[in-house]
Amino acid sequence: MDKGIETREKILHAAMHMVRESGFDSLTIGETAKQVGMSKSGVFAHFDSRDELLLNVIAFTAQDFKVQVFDKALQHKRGLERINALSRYWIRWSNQPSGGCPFMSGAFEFDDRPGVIRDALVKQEKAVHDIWERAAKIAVEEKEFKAVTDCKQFAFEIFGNLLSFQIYKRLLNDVKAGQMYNISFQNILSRYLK
Amino acid sequence: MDKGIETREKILHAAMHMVRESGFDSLTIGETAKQVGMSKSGVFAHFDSRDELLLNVIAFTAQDFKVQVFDKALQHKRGLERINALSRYWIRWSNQPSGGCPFMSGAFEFDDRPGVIRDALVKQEKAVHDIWERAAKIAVEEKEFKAVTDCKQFAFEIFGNLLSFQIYKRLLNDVKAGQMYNISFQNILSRYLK
DNA sequence: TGAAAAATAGCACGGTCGTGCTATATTAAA
DNA sequence: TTTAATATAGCACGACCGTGCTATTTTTCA
Repeated sequence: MDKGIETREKILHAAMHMVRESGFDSLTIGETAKQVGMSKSGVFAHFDSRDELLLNVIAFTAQDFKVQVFDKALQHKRGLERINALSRYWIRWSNQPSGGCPFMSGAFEFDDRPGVIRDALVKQEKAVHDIWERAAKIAVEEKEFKAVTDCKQFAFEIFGNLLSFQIYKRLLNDVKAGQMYNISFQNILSRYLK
Repeated sequence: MDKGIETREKILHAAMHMVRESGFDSLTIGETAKQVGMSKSGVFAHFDSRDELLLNVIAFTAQDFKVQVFDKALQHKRGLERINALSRYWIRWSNQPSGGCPFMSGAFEFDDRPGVIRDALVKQEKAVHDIWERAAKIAVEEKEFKAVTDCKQFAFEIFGNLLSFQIYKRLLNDVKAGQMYNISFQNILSRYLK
């Protein structure tokens, strides 16, 4: 009883890459099946509905994010060093050749469309926000950030910077995108550093 | 020969509102027809393809943005005052009850999908960037911004701030979204003000 | 008012969608 | 190796998609 979860993994892996290219909305059972060389009903049998497939893809992608960004950053020293690591890994993850960050496009696609998909995206987005807020809190504890730091505000600003980077880099193909991101990142940091 | 452009306007108006709710991707000729009480082929006759409809909706929405944001801001005094006005009108336009800013969701939906739609979105996004860059340049001329101001960098940061606001307000329903936007806006400004 | 032109509706086509149902092939357990 | 469980394929259905074609209604203009 091993084959099942193995192909299931294969399906989710392929779906994740498709979602990175075209967003959650345009993920299709048929196209997913084609990508993994299966029949439509073969794929369908693993997830009892399209929503269920989408939810699993979201969870699968969130797990990938956790491994590639959060867990890696945890290996760095608490405080500023970890914040810098988070930024680097986050940029790398959001900007792979295979496609951008599906959670960003998803956030805008589903912000006005209630349902289980939106709920799952909200949960993930909040989790990412919390990562940054806690990282700032640790930097305060380590006395690298000012004691009066509004950690939520910090996360808000960091978030906007990456969003802007995505637009300038992926949509506008602006060669200065990375440079502008770094400058803005340092500007934000400088307001909170002691 | 007046009726034609009149209903055409009516169609575009309805389509714009639909696009604000669900994004460009999910705009459908059939659903648009239903909204304006016409037959599918009646709507189709006005635009010879779905892409053509989408392009017209983009142009129509861009014009609405120009009137509601850009033209209104132009009535304010050059420099910092106009920049503040731009921010207010932009926030208002991006956050109407009828739906958010379709260009933001569109930017993420189409950043990996080449074609005429993406091209049109790039053009609009660049236009908005230029508005901010020029506004900064004027503030420099008026000697309100520092002479060394990197106006492009300024636009990049302003952009990110609004993107973050959209996420926190529309997706996360964070009551502090507006407040965080304002703080961040002032923080950005303070770096460029003389 | 009548004729020409334009706007709109009706209908059909092939395609894809999600989703059930049934049969076959593959795997796991005895 | 036989049997039971599981995984996968095949097929059909209704719904909606974009898009052509043809009729009909509505508007415009001489």
